[in-house]
Formats: sequence, C-alpha cells, structure tokens
Amino acid sequence: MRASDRAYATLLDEIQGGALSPGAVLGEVEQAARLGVSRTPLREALGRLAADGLVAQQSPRVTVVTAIDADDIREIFEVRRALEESAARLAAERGDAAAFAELARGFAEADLAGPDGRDAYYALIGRFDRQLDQAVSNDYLTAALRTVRTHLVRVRRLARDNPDRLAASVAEHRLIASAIAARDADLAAHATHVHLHNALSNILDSLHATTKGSS
Amino acid sequence: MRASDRAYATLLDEIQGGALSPGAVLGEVEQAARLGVSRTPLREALGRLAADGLVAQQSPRVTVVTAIDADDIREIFEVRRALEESAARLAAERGDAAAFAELARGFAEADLAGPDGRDAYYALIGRFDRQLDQAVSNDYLTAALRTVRTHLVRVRRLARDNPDRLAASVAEHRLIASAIAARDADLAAHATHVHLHNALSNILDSLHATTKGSS
DNA sequence: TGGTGGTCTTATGTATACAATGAGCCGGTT
DNA sequence: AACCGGCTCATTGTATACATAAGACCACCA
Repeated sequence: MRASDRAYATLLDEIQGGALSPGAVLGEVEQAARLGVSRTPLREALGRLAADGLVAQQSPRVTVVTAIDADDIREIFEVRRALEESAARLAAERGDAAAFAELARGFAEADLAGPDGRDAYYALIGRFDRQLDQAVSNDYLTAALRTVRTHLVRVRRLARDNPDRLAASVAEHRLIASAIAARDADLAAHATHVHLHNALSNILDSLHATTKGSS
Repeated sequence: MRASDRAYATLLDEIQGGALSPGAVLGEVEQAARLGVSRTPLREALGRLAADGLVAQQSPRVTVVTAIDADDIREIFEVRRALEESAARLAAERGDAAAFAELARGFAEADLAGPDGRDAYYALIGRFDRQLDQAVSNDYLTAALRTVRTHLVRVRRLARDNPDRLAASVAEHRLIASAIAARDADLAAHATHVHLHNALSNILDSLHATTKGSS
C-alpha cells in the first residue's frame, strides 16, 4: 500500500471518528512526522481530503478540518435525497429483484436488541448501499453518493441515534427494498423520501437536544 | 498562481477541448516537461483530474485520459437530472424571483442567429447556472453539479449542436427560469426534466448519426 | 522455434533540499 | 504609549534526487 493511501486512510478515520475535531489545524510537517511519511504523500492525502470537503484551506497558509453545523446537514440531505431517490427509482427499474427481496428479508429479521445492535444495523445498511450501487450501475452516481456518505459518517457522530430510531430506520429500509424488489419505482422513491425525512428530523432533534443539554 | 493550478487548468482545457484525446497516455515526466513544471505539481494536477474522473490509472503504471461513450452520457444525464431537478425545485422555493424573471427575459430576447450564436448561447447558460447555484445556496449540491458540468463540456464536444436545437434549448431554459421566478417548483422541475430529456435525445441522435456517417 | 528466465530500462512513489511568501514580533520613532 | 516599518522565522510550494517495482526485451535452453 502506498504511503499516501495510508496517510489518507488514517486522516479520514481520524476526522470521521472525531479524533481530529473540526477546526483542527493540519500542518504538513507536523502531520507527516506523526504519520511517519514525508510531506509529499501527505500533501496528496490532504488534497484528496480537500476534494472530499473534509478539510479546507482556511487561509493560503493553514489547512483545517472543516466544521459541520445543522445547515450543512440540511444541505447534505438535500443532495442525498436527490441522489438516493433517483437511485431507488433506477434500482427498481433495473435492479436484481431477488437480491432486494433477500435484503428485505434481512431487514425484517434484523435483531438490533443486543449491545452491538448498532453494529448490526450499520452492517445491514452497508449491504443495502452496496446492492443499490450495483443495481443502479452508474459510476457517476455512485461517485456522487460516495461523497455524500463520507460526510454522513461525520453527521452520524454528531447525532446520538437511539434504539427506537434504529428500529424504525430498519423498517423504512425494508419497505424501500421491498418496493425495489417489486419494481415499484414510485414507492421506492417515496419511501426513500420518507426515510430521509425521518432520518434528518431525528438528527436535527438530537442535535438540538444535545446543544440545549450541554450548554 | 501556483504551478499545480496552471498544470491543472492547462490539462483540463486540453482534455475538454479534445487536444488530449481519450486514451492518451499522460506520463509524468513527459507532461511535466511539456508544461514547464516539475513532477510534484504535475502529480497534484493529475490527482485532481483523477478525482474529477477525467483521467484514470489504467494500470498502476500508466495514467490515461478517460473515454466517454453513449452509456457514460446516459449515466451522466441520470445524475444531472437528479441534481438539476432538485436544484430547480429549491431555486423556486428560495431563489431571487426577480433575478430569474430577468434571466427569462434574457432567454426570450436571445439572438442566436449570428455566427457567434453558440458563444451567446453558452454565455446565457453560464449566467443561468451561476444564478441557479446562488439561489440553491448549497455548497454540496454545487460541488456535485460542478463535477457533472465538467463532464458535460466533453459531452458537448462529441455532439454537434445544430442551431435549431440551440433555439429550442433557449426556449426550454426560458420556461425553467419563468417557473422559478413564479415559485412554481413542480413546473420548474418538470421543465428541467423535459429539457434534459430533449438535450440527451439530441446528443444521442447526433452521436449515432456521427458514428454511422463516419464509419 | 517457442518458451522461460533474467536483467535492464524506465516509470512511478517517496524523501529531501531549496525557494518564496506571509505572518508574527521586536525595535524605533513620533 | 501607540503605531509603523523591517526583520526573522516558520510554513507552504516547487524542484530534484533516490528507491522501488513493473514491464519489455533478449538470450538461452528445451
């Protein structure tokens, strides 16, 4: 694996995981030394992170981790809705119906009760996203969704997802998968709309509660 | 201006303009020498172009200009439809109605008859796109649209746009702008759908004719 | 004569050295 | 004492030198 890939992967994990907080200054020499690579591959990693929108050059001299506030989350969800509704429609038209029927069964039988219910949930979502990408079979759409998902990882960290919401989300995904399997494009798109509406509401509520609670 | 920016801008122009054909191999030393920069900024430029999807590492050893075929164009237009329909809706909800009324007038009065009718057309479209971005006021959506538009420049080169289509396109944009000015989100979105359907049909027809005619 | 192995070339990936620019600080002057 | 100017230093941007690996070509063997 290339050193620049390692630097990118490490910084990505740290930003998404919160180890590098928004506003943190990323000096080239400092980070290169910390990650054990030279400045050249580190600069490449920073460039990729900048293209993703995870870091930005605040001034021509200082690169910082970008912040995400409630308005950013709304904007991300506007893009997400545009892309995922289309993806759901396209998957309903050309996807592998059997695969989505199988996914729907998986959502129906999902058990999120245990302590690692969240892990099970994200594993299911990951399978669903991969199947969706494969069904849509559109590299440009997948690339656009990849960027959105990259930001969503950070958004999820900001919002504490409660078990009730996780269960509801699974049910919503089950409906989407079923609609795709039934080749009902309208239902797939509208169920996606509903799911994203609920997800956004939950996140913003959680954010509001956190803000009020911690201040 | 930084050397890496110049290298990126030059290569972007050459790829979009056709000076660098799809499949062209971009050796680092060769291109660095040609553009008068060293390999370091040139690699940064190639990285940005790769993020845009304009070049790709065919093998771990050779970077080439990516190709665009009819399927790519269809995929790009699927993403474009998703993003631009949403953008039209959002602009209708929150855009500057007066600015879009003014744009609609501009489309109504556009004169594409002259020899530089195409330039006038693209100038109008550019104004419209900028106004749309401003109205939507969503950096994530704008970034996604930027990628799509980058590819569209190449798509337009493949299709020879005839004057009739240009005039029809202006009329379609006039309707979209009017709908946004009237805050009619449904009409704005549907007019966008119609416009993109016509634009794609025209491009694919042109491509088919060219393919048959030149073979 | 065809295949295989090895070497050699040439490309990329990485590290480091050099250049240039901007920011911060200190001292002088008003 | 405050403000302006210059200087220094740190940081980025660029160039180049070095390491490494992949691919091609040639020679040798079957």
